[in-house]
Amino acid sequence: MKVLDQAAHRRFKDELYQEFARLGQALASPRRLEMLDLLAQRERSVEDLAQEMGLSIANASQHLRILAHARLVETRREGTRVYYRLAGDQVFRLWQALREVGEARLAEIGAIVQRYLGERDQLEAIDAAELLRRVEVGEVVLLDVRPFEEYRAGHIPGAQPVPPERLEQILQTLPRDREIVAYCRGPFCIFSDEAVARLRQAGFAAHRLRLGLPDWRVLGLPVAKGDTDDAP
Amino acid sequence: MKVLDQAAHRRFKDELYQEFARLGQALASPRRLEMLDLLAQRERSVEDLAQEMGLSIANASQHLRILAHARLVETRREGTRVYYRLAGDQVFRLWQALREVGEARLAEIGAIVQRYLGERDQLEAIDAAELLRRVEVGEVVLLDVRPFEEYRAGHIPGAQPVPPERLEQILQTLPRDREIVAYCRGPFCIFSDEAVARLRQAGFAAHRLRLGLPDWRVLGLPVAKGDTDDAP
DNA sequence: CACATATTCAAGTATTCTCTTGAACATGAA
DNA sequence: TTCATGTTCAAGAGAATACTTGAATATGTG
Repeated sequence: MKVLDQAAHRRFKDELYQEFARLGQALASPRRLEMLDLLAQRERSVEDLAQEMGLSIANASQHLRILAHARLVETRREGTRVYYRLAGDQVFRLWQALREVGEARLAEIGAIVQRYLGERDQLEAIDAAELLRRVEVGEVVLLDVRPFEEYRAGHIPGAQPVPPERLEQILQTLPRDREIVAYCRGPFCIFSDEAVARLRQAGFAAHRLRLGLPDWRVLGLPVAKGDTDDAP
Repeated sequence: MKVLDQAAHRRFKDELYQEFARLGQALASPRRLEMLDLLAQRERSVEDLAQEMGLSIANASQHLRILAHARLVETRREGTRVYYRLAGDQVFRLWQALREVGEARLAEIGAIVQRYLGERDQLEAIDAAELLRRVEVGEVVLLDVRPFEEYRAGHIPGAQPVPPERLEQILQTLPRDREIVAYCRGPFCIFSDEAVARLRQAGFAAHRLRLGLPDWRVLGLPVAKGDTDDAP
């Protein structure tokens, strides 16, 4: 341990906070936050992400390079494609912390949700272990209403994959005497809102789980992978 | 719950992520992160902060206004002074999450610490409840080596206030047969490093508690307030 | 090898951010 | 009221950022 004079102490702090600020800078763009939110669901290639977000390839690549320099994402090359993924659960927790502060403190966020979505169903109170038990004994039908690729990359055990475009088809196959719970990417993802709205219209007792799959994962709850849960 | 067409869904996401990015932008400046770190210790006036950080008043005020617009800090007026404080523990947790990602993922941060400080003593493993018990029974002497005002605003119960400039004076009063533990603002604060270095040089068995007072607080551990612990 | 595809890099422009300076505003004291 | 103090606001210079376009690079295929 060296003892620092005042000037050195100032330089130390300047350099240190400068590094932390690199992370803040990476979080300072709406595009990059959306990328983090999408990458929390599953890894994706540059083109794939650009397409989903409506960005030019070069622009998407640029944003991803910035996230990579801040070490918030990592890459993997497969042939000619480069797949980006979150650099660990800690990064998701950072995005989660940001999301929670925003939700709790920025009235503007509540206002936007209200303006676009009106009142939303929220299944806040339910205990995760209790939900799992009910799914297991068949009291509750759990639907994963994200795009199928995201289901495949990880889902709540016992959940049934129901990508938005397939909801209509499976309406007939759902039991009318059981509670239906739908979840998707996270608190601000609307797939589950829309699924619940449609299900209720069709006469089902449907609710929305507020948590997304990544939130579920970082709670330490079990996550299943693969195409189907038939062979766990 | 309204159903959104694709364009409305895009607008919804754009507006939403834009708001979250305001928080990221507030975290994107090294100065503002340093401010959050200082405000996590105690509320401070603009001039006071500007002085400690070596900024012009106008510049400090400007940064603080940005933090306030992002609702990360709140203000209180007292006479002609305006005191800024963190807008709740959640905000500290956000800064903590950023700090942890940086610490874990940015090699540059480890390099800076290494370059300025060399190897640091770290009392990681100790259990907080165990520490409190030992302090209570007198096995451990706990020193709060932050500036006195920060001690007064909140400290670990049983800790003795030892602002850096007073360390020399109290050296004689410390028992030589007990372990001494010093803590300060947080993992990157060097007050405790310097205190420990001096104490060891003087022959004491001294260690550094990695946690700062705000970290301690958000763990839900007890925090004492006021000038002294004599009348708890 | 030439060719196609996915990604990255480089340069340019418009915008935004930081810090400075000096003026304006708010509060309390004389 | 006038004055002093602490804070905020407004304008401007210089640096950094976001997005576009087009070229360069890397990998796999015929």
